[in-house]
Amino acid sequence: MPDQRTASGARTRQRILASAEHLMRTVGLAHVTTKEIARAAGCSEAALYRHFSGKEELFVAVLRERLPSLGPLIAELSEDPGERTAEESLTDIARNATLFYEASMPIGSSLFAEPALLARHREGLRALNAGPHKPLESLAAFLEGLRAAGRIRADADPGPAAALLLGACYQRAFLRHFMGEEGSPATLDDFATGLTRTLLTGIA
Amino acid sequence: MPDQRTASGARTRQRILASAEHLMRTVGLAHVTTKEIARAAGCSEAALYRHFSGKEELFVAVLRERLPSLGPLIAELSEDPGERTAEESLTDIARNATLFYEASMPIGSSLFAEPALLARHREGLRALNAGPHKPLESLAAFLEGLRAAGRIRADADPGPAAALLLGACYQRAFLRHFMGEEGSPATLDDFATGLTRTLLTGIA
DNA sequence: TGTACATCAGTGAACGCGCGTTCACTGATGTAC
DNA sequence: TGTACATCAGTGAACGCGCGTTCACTGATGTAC
Repeated sequence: MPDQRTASGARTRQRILASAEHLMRTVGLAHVTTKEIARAAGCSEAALYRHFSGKEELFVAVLRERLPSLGPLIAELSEDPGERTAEESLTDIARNATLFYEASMPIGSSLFAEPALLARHREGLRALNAGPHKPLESLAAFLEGLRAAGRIRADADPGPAAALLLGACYQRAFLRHFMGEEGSPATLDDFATGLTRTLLTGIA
Repeated sequence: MPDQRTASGARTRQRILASAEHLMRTVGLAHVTTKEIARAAGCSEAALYRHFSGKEELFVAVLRERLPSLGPLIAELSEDPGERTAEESLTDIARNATLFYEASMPIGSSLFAEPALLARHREGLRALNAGPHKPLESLAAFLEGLRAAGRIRADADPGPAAALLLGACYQRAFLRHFMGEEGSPATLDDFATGLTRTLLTGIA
Protein backbone atom coordinates (compact mmCIF):
# COMPACT_ATOMS: atom_id res chain seq x y z
CA MET A 1 0.00 0.00 0.00
CA PRO A 2 2.26 2.79 -1.24
CA ASP A 3 0.15 5.77 -0.31
CA GLN A 4 -1.88 4.71 2.67
CA ARG A 5 -1.57 8.16 4.13
CA THR A 6 -3.05 9.91 1.15
CA ALA A 7 -5.59 7.09 0.80
CA SER A 8 -6.89 7.73 4.29
CA GLY A 9 -6.96 11.44 3.53
CA ALA A 10 -8.80 10.78 0.29
CA ARG A 11 -11.36 8.69 2.10
CA THR A 12 -12.08 11.51 4.52
CA ARG A 13 -12.38 13.86 1.57
CA GLN A 14 -14.94 11.57 -0.03
CA ARG A 15 -16.91 11.34 3.20
CA ILE A 16 -16.95 15.12 3.40
CA LEU A 17 -18.16 15.45 -0.19
CA ALA A 18 -20.83 12.79 0.32
CA SER A 19 -22.08 14.44 3.51
CA ALA A 20 -22.15 17.85 1.88
CA GLU A 21 -24.08 16.51 -1.08
CA HIS A 22 -26.54 14.73 1.18
CA LEU A 23 -27.15 17.89 3.18
CA MET A 24 -27.54 19.97 0.05
CA ARG A 25 -30.29 17.60 -1.04
CA THR A 26 -32.05 17.42 2.29
CA VAL A 27 -31.77 20.68 4.22
CA GLY A 28 -31.19 22.85 1.15
CA LEU A 29 -28.13 24.70 -0.05
CA ALA A 30 -28.85 27.78 2.03
CA HIS A 31 -28.86 25.88 5.31
CA VAL A 32 -25.83 23.66 4.86
CA THR A 33 -23.31 24.63 7.51
CA THR A 34 -19.71 23.57 8.00
CA LYS A 35 -20.70 22.28 11.44
CA GLU A 36 -23.32 19.93 10.00
CA ILE A 37 -21.09 18.72 7.19
CA ALA A 38 -18.36 17.87 9.67
CA ARG A 39 -20.78 16.16 12.01
CA ALA A 40 -22.24 14.06 9.19
CA ALA A 41 -18.78 13.19 7.90
CA GLY A 42 -17.58 12.23 11.37
CA CYS A 43 -14.74 14.71 11.52
CA SER A 44 -14.01 18.13 12.94
CA GLU A 45 -14.82 21.34 11.16
CA ALA A 46 -11.13 22.08 11.01
CA ALA A 47 -10.66 18.94 8.96
CA LEU A 48 -12.77 20.48 6.19
CA TYR A 49 -10.15 23.16 5.80
CA ARG A 50 -7.44 20.57 5.36
CA HIS A 51 -9.18 19.29 2.24
CA PHE A 52 -10.81 22.43 0.90
CA SER A 53 -9.75 26.02 1.06
CA GLY A 54 -13.21 27.10 2.17
CA LYS A 55 -16.90 26.38 2.06
CA GLU A 56 -17.43 27.62 -1.46
CA GLU A 57 -14.61 25.51 -2.85
CA LEU A 58 -16.14 22.51 -1.11
CA PHE A 59 -19.48 23.20 -2.77
CA VAL A 60 -17.87 23.59 -6.16
CA ALA A 61 -16.16 20.23 -5.65
CA VAL A 62 -19.51 18.63 -4.86
CA LEU A 63 -20.96 20.09 -8.04
CA ARG A 64 -18.04 18.93 -10.14
CA GLU A 65 -17.47 15.52 -8.64
CA ARG A 66 -20.81 14.30 -7.39
CA LEU A 67 -23.47 15.48 -9.81
CA PRO A 68 -24.54 12.94 -12.43
CA SER A 69 -23.97 13.57 -16.10
CA LEU A 70 -26.34 12.85 -18.97
CA GLY A 71 -24.03 13.40 -21.92
CA PRO A 72 -22.35 9.98 -21.91
CA LEU A 73 -25.68 8.22 -21.80
CA ILE A 74 -27.01 9.86 -24.91
CA ALA A 75 -23.66 9.58 -26.65
CA GLU A 76 -23.67 5.85 -25.97
CA LEU A 77 -27.10 5.50 -27.49
CA SER A 78 -25.98 7.41 -30.55
CA GLU A 79 -22.99 5.19 -31.14
CA ASP A 80 -25.15 2.13 -30.94
CA PRO A 81 -25.50 0.95 -34.54
CA GLY A 82 -29.05 0.26 -33.50
CA GLU A 83 -31.49 -2.46 -34.28
CA ARG A 84 -34.01 -0.48 -32.30
CA THR A 85 -36.66 1.72 -33.82
CA ALA A 86 -36.52 5.45 -33.41
CA GLU A 87 -39.48 5.18 -31.07
CA GLU A 88 -37.70 2.74 -28.80
CA SER A 89 -34.54 4.81 -28.68
CA LEU A 90 -36.35 8.07 -27.98
CA THR A 91 -38.52 6.54 -25.29
CA ASP A 92 -35.43 5.20 -23.60
CA ILE A 93 -33.76 8.58 -23.82
CA ALA A 94 -36.83 10.28 -22.36
CA ARG A 95 -36.93 7.86 -19.47
CA ASN A 96 -33.26 8.24 -18.64
CA ALA A 97 -33.29 11.97 -19.10
CA THR A 98 -36.17 12.31 -16.66
CA LEU A 99 -34.34 10.26 -14.05
CA PHE A 100 -31.21 12.28 -14.59
CA TYR A 101 -33.03 15.57 -14.24
CA GLU A 102 -34.82 14.37 -11.14
CA ALA A 103 -31.47 13.57 -9.57
CA SER A 104 -29.77 16.83 -10.44
CA MET A 105 -32.72 19.20 -10.13
CA PRO A 106 -32.72 20.31 -6.51
CA ILE A 107 -29.00 20.99 -6.28
CA GLY A 108 -28.67 22.43 -9.77
CA SER A 109 -31.62 24.76 -9.38
CA SER A 110 -30.68 25.98 -5.94
CA LEU A 111 -27.56 27.53 -7.47
CA PHE A 112 -29.78 30.43 -8.47
CA ALA A 113 -29.83 31.30 -4.79
CA GLU A 114 -26.03 31.74 -4.83
CA PRO A 115 -24.97 33.55 -7.99
CA ALA A 116 -21.29 33.49 -7.04
CA LEU A 117 -21.39 29.72 -6.77
CA LEU A 118 -23.30 29.49 -10.04
CA ALA A 119 -20.68 31.60 -11.78
CA ARG A 120 -17.84 29.44 -10.48
CA HIS A 121 -19.64 26.27 -11.46
CA ARG A 122 -20.41 27.65 -14.91
CA GLU A 123 -16.73 28.42 -15.45
CA GLY A 124 -15.85 24.90 -14.36
CA LEU A 125 -18.33 23.47 -16.83
CA ARG A 126 -17.04 25.66 -19.63
CA ALA A 127 -13.51 24.42 -18.99
CA LEU A 128 -14.75 20.84 -19.24
CA ASN A 129 -16.78 21.69 -22.31
CA ALA A 130 -19.79 20.44 -20.41
CA GLY A 131 -23.05 21.94 -19.20
CA PRO A 132 -26.79 21.46 -19.21
CA HIS A 133 -27.04 22.41 -22.87
CA LYS A 134 -24.89 19.45 -23.91
CA PRO A 135 -27.62 16.80 -23.73
CA LEU A 136 -29.67 18.91 -26.13
CA GLU A 137 -26.80 19.01 -28.58
CA SER A 138 -26.19 15.28 -28.22
CA LEU A 139 -29.82 14.45 -28.80
CA ALA A 140 -29.99 16.76 -31.80
CA ALA A 141 -26.93 15.00 -33.24
CA PHE A 142 -28.55 11.66 -32.61
CA LEU A 143 -31.70 12.78 -34.42
CA GLU A 144 -29.55 14.07 -37.25
CA GLY A 145 -28.14 10.56 -37.52
CA LEU A 146 -31.60 9.03 -37.58
CA ARG A 147 -32.58 11.44 -40.31
CA ALA A 148 -29.50 10.68 -42.38
CA ALA A 149 -30.32 6.99 -42.02
CA GLY A 150 -33.84 7.61 -43.24
CA ARG A 151 -35.38 6.54 -39.92
CA ILE A 152 -37.21 9.81 -39.44
CA ARG A 153 -38.56 12.27 -41.98
CA ALA A 154 -36.10 14.07 -44.19
CA ASP A 155 -37.51 17.50 -43.27
CA ALA A 156 -37.56 16.87 -39.52
CA ASP A 157 -35.78 19.58 -37.53
CA PRO A 158 -33.47 18.04 -34.92
CA GLY A 159 -32.96 21.15 -32.77
CA PRO A 160 -36.59 21.85 -31.90
CA ALA A 161 -37.32 18.13 -31.63
CA ALA A 162 -34.56 17.69 -29.07
CA ALA A 163 -35.72 20.80 -27.18
CA LEU A 164 -39.27 19.48 -27.02
CA LEU A 165 -38.33 16.05 -25.74
CA LEU A 166 -35.72 16.99 -23.15
CA GLY A 167 -37.59 20.12 -22.12
CA ALA A 168 -40.62 18.05 -21.20
CA CYS A 169 -38.45 15.69 -19.17
CA TYR A 170 -36.76 18.57 -17.43
CA GLN A 171 -39.99 20.29 -16.52
CA ARG A 172 -41.48 17.07 -15.23
CA ALA A 173 -38.53 16.67 -12.87
CA PHE A 174 -39.00 20.24 -11.70
CA LEU A 175 -42.71 19.83 -11.12
CA ARG A 176 -42.22 16.65 -9.15
CA HIS A 177 -39.74 18.30 -6.85
CA PHE A 178 -41.75 21.49 -6.58
CA MET A 179 -45.28 20.20 -6.22
CA GLY A 180 -44.86 16.53 -5.43
CA GLU A 181 -46.60 13.87 -7.47
CA GLU A 182 -49.54 16.21 -7.97
CA GLY A 183 -47.37 18.21 -10.36
CA SER A 184 -47.05 15.43 -12.90
CA PRO A 185 -49.10 12.40 -12.00
CA ALA A 186 -48.35 10.02 -14.89
CA THR A 187 -46.05 7.02 -14.55
CA LEU A 188 -42.55 7.52 -15.87
CA ASP A 189 -43.15 4.93 -18.59
CA ASP A 190 -46.46 6.40 -19.64
CA PHE A 191 -44.90 9.83 -19.64
CA ALA A 192 -41.96 8.77 -21.82
CA THR A 193 -44.02 6.81 -24.34
CA GLY A 194 -46.62 9.58 -24.53
CA LEU A 195 -43.98 12.20 -25.30
CA THR A 196 -42.25 10.07 -27.90
CA ARG A 197 -45.42 9.11 -29.69
CA THR A 198 -46.64 12.70 -29.90
CA LEU A 199 -43.24 13.94 -30.99
CA LEU A 200 -43.04 11.33 -33.74
CA THR A 201 -46.53 11.71 -35.15
CA GLY A 202 -47.25 15.37 -34.42
CA ILE A 203 -50.69 16.70 -33.60
CA ALA A 204 -51.82 18.39 -36.82
CA MET B 1 -58.59 60.58 1.32
CA PRO B 2 -60.17 58.40 3.97
CA ASP B 3 -57.23 56.15 4.76
CA GLN B 4 -54.17 58.21 4.11
CA ARG B 5 -52.45 56.67 7.09
CA THR B 6 -52.85 53.16 5.90
CA ALA B 7 -52.10 54.29 2.35
CA SER B 8 -48.72 55.60 3.45
CA GLY B 9 -48.12 52.35 5.29
CA ALA B 10 -49.15 50.37 2.25
CA ARG B 11 -46.76 52.34 0.09
CA THR B 12 -43.88 51.50 2.39
CA ARG B 13 -44.96 47.89 2.30
CA GLN B 14 -44.86 47.92 -1.48
CA ARG B 15 -41.43 49.49 -1.48
CA ILE B 16 -40.21 46.77 0.85
CA LEU B 17 -41.66 44.04 -1.36
CA ALA B 18 -40.19 45.59 -4.50
CA SER B 19 -36.75 45.94 -2.89
CA ALA B 20 -36.85 42.38 -1.61
CA GLU B 21 -37.82 41.08 -5.04
CA HIS B 22 -35.11 43.09 -6.72
CA LEU B 23 -32.48 41.77 -4.32
CA MET B 24 -33.71 38.21 -4.73
CA ARG B 25 -33.16 38.58 -8.45
CA THR B 26 -29.76 40.24 -8.22
CA VAL B 27 -27.79 39.03 -5.22
CA GLY B 28 -29.62 35.71 -4.90
CA LEU B 29 -32.07 34.44 -2.31
CA ALA B 30 -29.34 33.18 0.00
CA HIS B 31 -27.70 36.58 0.32
CA VAL B 32 -30.71 38.81 0.78
CA THR B 33 -30.46 40.38 4.23
CA THR B 34 -32.93 42.45 6.16
CA LYS B 35 -30.31 45.22 6.28
CA GLU B 36 -30.07 45.39 2.51
CA ILE B 37 -33.83 45.22 1.99
CA ALA B 38 -34.34 48.10 4.40
CA ARG B 39 -31.56 50.13 2.83
CA ALA B 40 -32.98 49.59 -0.68
CA ALA B 41 -36.49 50.43 0.50
CA GLY B 42 -35.29 53.56 2.26
CA CYS B 43 -36.51 52.59 5.70
CA SER B 44 -35.13 51.07 8.88
CA GLU B 45 -34.86 47.36 9.48
CA ALA B 46 -37.32 47.74 12.30
CA ALA B 47 -39.88 48.99 9.80
CA LEU B 48 -39.79 45.58 8.09
CA TYR B 49 -41.16 44.07 11.27
CA ARG B 50 -44.03 46.48 11.31
CA HIS B 51 -45.25 45.09 7.97
CA PHE B 52 -44.14 41.46 8.19
CA SER B 53 -43.78 39.16 11.12
CA GLY B 54 -40.33 38.09 9.98
CA LYS B 55 -38.03 37.55 7.06
CA GLU B 56 -39.66 34.34 5.89
CA GLU B 57 -43.13 35.87 5.86
CA LEU B 58 -41.72 38.74 3.83
CA PHE B 59 -40.30 36.31 1.30
CA VAL B 60 -43.56 34.42 1.08
CA ALA B 61 -45.35 37.71 0.42
CA VAL B 62 -42.92 38.46 -2.42
CA LEU B 63 -43.61 35.06 -3.93
CA ARG B 64 -47.35 35.47 -3.61
CA GLU B 65 -47.71 39.09 -4.63
CA ARG B 66 -44.88 39.82 -7.02
CA LEU B 67 -44.29 36.75 -9.16
CA PRO B 68 -46.00 36.77 -12.54
CA SER B 69 -48.64 34.23 -13.44
CA LEU B 70 -49.07 32.41 -16.72
CA GLY B 71 -52.49 30.86 -16.15
CA PRO B 72 -54.59 33.89 -17.14
CA LEU B 73 -52.68 34.36 -20.34
CA ILE B 74 -53.37 30.89 -21.61
CA ALA B 75 -56.94 30.97 -20.34
CA GLU B 76 -57.54 34.15 -22.31
CA LEU B 77 -56.23 32.57 -25.46
CA SER B 78 -58.49 29.59 -24.93
CA GLU B 79 -61.61 31.71 -24.57
CA ASP B 80 -60.81 33.52 -27.77
CA PRO B 81 -63.24 32.10 -30.33
CA GLY B 82 -60.26 32.33 -32.59
CA GLU B 83 -59.82 33.23 -36.17
CA ARG B 84 -56.19 32.27 -35.78
CA THR B 85 -54.76 28.98 -36.89
CA ALA B 86 -53.55 26.45 -34.37
CA GLU B 87 -50.01 27.25 -35.44
CA GLU B 88 -50.43 30.94 -34.71
CA SER B 89 -51.99 30.32 -31.32
CA LEU B 90 -49.36 27.82 -30.25
CA THR B 91 -46.49 29.98 -31.41
CA ASP B 92 -47.90 32.84 -29.43
CA ILE B 93 -48.27 30.65 -26.37
CA ALA B 94 -44.70 29.42 -26.72
CA ARG B 95 -43.39 32.94 -26.95
CA ASN B 96 -45.29 34.17 -23.93
CA ALA B 97 -44.54 31.08 -21.90
CA THR B 98 -40.83 31.51 -22.52
CA LEU B 99 -40.94 35.11 -21.38
CA PHE B 100 -42.94 34.14 -18.32
CA TYR B 101 -40.52 31.38 -17.39
CA GLU B 102 -37.56 33.65 -17.91
CA ALA B 103 -39.08 36.12 -15.48
CA SER B 104 -39.94 33.62 -12.78
CA MET B 105 -37.04 31.22 -13.15
CA PRO B 106 -34.34 32.57 -10.88
CA ILE B 107 -36.58 33.23 -7.90
CA GLY B 108 -38.71 30.15 -8.39
CA SER B 109 -35.76 27.82 -8.75
CA SER B 110 -33.82 29.22 -5.86
CA LEU B 111 -36.58 28.02 -3.55
CA PHE B 112 -34.90 24.63 -3.72
CA ALA B 113 -32.19 26.17 -1.57
CA GLU B 114 -34.74 26.88 1.17
CA PRO B 115 -37.06 23.91 1.54
CA ALA B 116 -39.02 25.52 4.37
CA LEU B 117 -39.82 28.48 2.16
CA LEU B 118 -40.71 26.16 -0.71
CA ALA B 119 -43.10 24.25 1.53
CA ARG B 120 -44.82 27.44 2.69
CA HIS B 121 -45.09 28.72 -0.86
CA ARG B 122 -46.46 25.40 -2.07
CA GLU B 123 -49.17 25.50 0.57
CA GLY B 124 -50.04 29.04 -0.45
CA LEU B 125 -50.33 27.94 -4.06
CA ARG B 126 -52.46 24.98 -3.15
CA ALA B 127 -54.85 27.24 -1.27
CA LEU B 128 -55.15 29.45 -4.35
CA ASN B 129 -55.54 26.40 -6.57
CA ALA B 130 -52.50 27.64 -8.46
CA GLY B 131 -49.02 26.38 -9.18
CA PRO B 132 -46.55 25.70 -11.97
CA HIS B 133 -48.54 22.70 -13.18
CA LYS B 134 -51.54 24.90 -14.01
CA PRO B 135 -50.23 26.23 -17.33
CA LEU B 136 -49.81 22.65 -18.48
CA GLU B 137 -53.42 21.89 -17.63
CA SER B 138 -54.62 25.07 -19.30
CA LEU B 139 -52.71 24.35 -22.47
CA ALA B 140 -53.92 20.75 -22.52
CA ALA B 141 -57.49 22.03 -22.20
CA PHE B 142 -56.87 24.49 -25.01
CA LEU B 143 -55.56 21.67 -27.22
CA GLU B 144 -58.56 19.59 -26.29
CA GLY B 145 -60.69 22.44 -27.61
CA LEU B 146 -58.74 22.60 -30.83
CA ARG B 147 -59.21 18.88 -31.24
CA ALA B 148 -62.93 19.03 -30.60
CA ALA B 149 -63.13 21.79 -33.21
CA GLY B 150 -61.30 19.63 -35.71
CA ARG B 151 -58.36 22.00 -35.89
CA ILE B 152 -55.83 19.35 -34.90
CA ARG B 153 -55.88 15.61 -35.44
CA ALA B 154 -58.58 13.59 -33.72
CA ASP B 155 -56.06 11.19 -32.19
CA ALA B 156 -53.72 13.92 -30.90
CA ASP B 157 -52.91 13.58 -27.21
CA PRO B 158 -53.20 16.96 -25.43
CA GLY B 159 -51.29 16.04 -22.27
CA PRO B 160 -47.99 15.05 -23.88
CA ALA B 161 -48.33 17.80 -26.48
CA ALA B 162 -48.67 20.43 -23.75
CA ALA B 163 -45.77 18.92 -21.81
CA LEU B 164 -43.54 19.04 -24.89
CA LEU B 165 -44.30 22.64 -25.75
CA LEU B 166 -44.15 24.21 -22.30
CA GLY B 167 -41.31 21.97 -21.19
CA ALA B 168 -39.16 23.24 -24.04
CA CYS B 169 -39.97 26.84 -23.12
CA TYR B 170 -39.21 26.18 -19.48
CA GLN B 171 -35.88 24.57 -20.18
CA ARG B 172 -34.88 27.34 -22.52
CA ALA B 173 -35.47 29.86 -19.76
CA PHE B 174 -33.39 27.77 -17.40
CA LEU B 175 -30.53 27.41 -19.85
CA ARG B 176 -30.45 31.12 -20.56
CA HIS B 177 -30.20 31.94 -16.88
CA PHE B 178 -27.74 29.17 -16.18
CA MET B 179 -25.40 29.39 -19.13
CA GLY B 180 -26.18 32.72 -20.70
CA GLU B 181 -27.06 32.97 -24.36
CA GLU B 182 -24.69 30.13 -25.13
CA GLY B 183 -27.23 27.78 -23.53
CA SER B 184 -29.88 28.42 -26.14
CA PRO B 185 -28.71 30.68 -28.92
CA ALA B 186 -31.81 30.93 -31.14
CA THR B 187 -33.99 34.02 -31.29
CA LEU B 188 -37.16 33.82 -29.25
CA ASP B 189 -39.27 33.96 -32.42
CA ASP B 190 -37.25 31.31 -34.21
CA PHE B 191 -37.40 29.17 -31.12
CA ALA B 192 -41.17 29.45 -30.78
CA THR B 193 -41.95 28.83 -34.44
CA GLY B 194 -39.49 25.93 -34.59
CA LEU B 195 -41.12 24.24 -31.62
CA THR B 196 -44.64 24.73 -32.92
CA ARG B 197 -43.88 23.50 -36.40
CA THR B 198 -42.16 20.37 -35.12
CA LEU B 199 -44.92 19.71 -32.62
CA LEU B 200 -47.59 20.06 -35.29
CA THR B 201 -45.98 17.95 -37.99
CA GLY B 202 -44.00 15.45 -35.95
CA ILE B 203 -40.69 14.00 -37.05
CA ALA B 204 -41.55 10.47 -38.23
C1' DT C 1 18.93 -1.91 14.90
C1' DG C 2 17.89 2.59 17.38
C1' DT C 3 17.41 7.52 17.41
C1' DA C 4 16.19 12.12 15.84
C1' DC C 5 13.59 14.56 12.90
C1' DA C 6 9.95 15.61 9.17
C1' DT C 7 5.48 15.14 7.43
C1' DC C 8 0.78 14.96 7.57
C1' DA C 9 -4.34 14.06 8.86
C1' DG C 10 -6.96 15.50 12.15
C1' DT C 11 -8.61 18.05 16.65
C1' DG C 12 -10.83 21.23 20.47
C1' DA C 13 -11.39 25.59 21.50
C1' DA C 14 -11.69 30.00 20.44
C1' DC C 15 -12.45 34.11 17.38
C1' DG C 16 -14.86 37.99 15.13
C1' DC C 17 -18.48 39.16 12.19
C1' DG C 18 -22.89 39.76 10.39
C1' DC C 19 -27.25 38.23 10.75
C1' DG C 20 -32.42 38.51 12.21
C1' DT C 21 -34.84 40.44 15.72
C1' DT C 22 -36.37 43.45 19.63
C1' DC C 23 -36.56 47.49 22.51
C1' DA C 24 -37.91 51.93 24.11
C1' DC C 25 -38.78 55.79 21.80
C1' DT C 26 -40.52 59.95 18.47
C1' DG C 27 -43.63 62.57 15.89
C1' DA C 28 -47.54 62.97 13.10
C1' DT C 29 -52.35 62.29 12.69
C1' DG C 30 -57.09 61.17 14.33
C1' DT C 31 -60.82 61.41 18.03
C1' DA C 32 -63.73 62.89 22.15
C1' DC C 33 -65.68 66.39 24.55
C1' DT D 1 -62.44 76.17 19.26
C1' DG D 2 -58.84 74.09 22.38
C1' DT D 3 -57.18 70.29 25.07
C1' DA D 4 -56.10 65.58 26.38
C1' DC D 5 -55.56 61.26 24.84
C1' DA D 6 -55.11 57.22 21.41
C1' DT D 7 -53.23 55.27 17.42
C1' DC D 8 -49.90 54.21 14.31
C1' DA D 9 -45.70 54.25 10.99
C1' DG D 10 -41.30 54.48 11.60
C1' DT D 11 -36.49 54.81 14.06
C1' DG D 12 -31.53 54.13 16.23
C1' DA D 13 -29.27 51.35 18.97
C1' DA D 14 -28.56 47.31 20.94
C1' DC D 15 -28.94 42.17 21.53
C1' DG D 16 -27.65 37.27 21.27
C1' DC D 17 -26.77 33.62 18.27
C1' DG D 18 -24.69 30.88 14.89
C1' DC D 19 -21.83 31.06 11.27
C1' DG D 20 -17.17 30.29 8.67
C1' DT D 21 -12.62 30.29 9.80
C1' DT D 22 -8.15 29.95 12.36
C1' DC D 23 -5.01 28.61 15.96
C1' DA D 24 -1.79 25.87 18.50
C1' DC D 25 -1.67 21.36 19.20
C1' DT D 26 -1.48 15.76 19.09
C1' DG D 27 -0.27 11.40 17.47
C1' DA D 28 0.76 8.36 13.90
C1' DT D 29 3.68 7.30 10.15
C1' DG D 30 7.76 7.83 7.09
C1' DT D 31 12.88 8.87 6.47
C1' DA D 32 18.03 9.49 7.30
C1' DC D 33 21.97 7.81 9.18
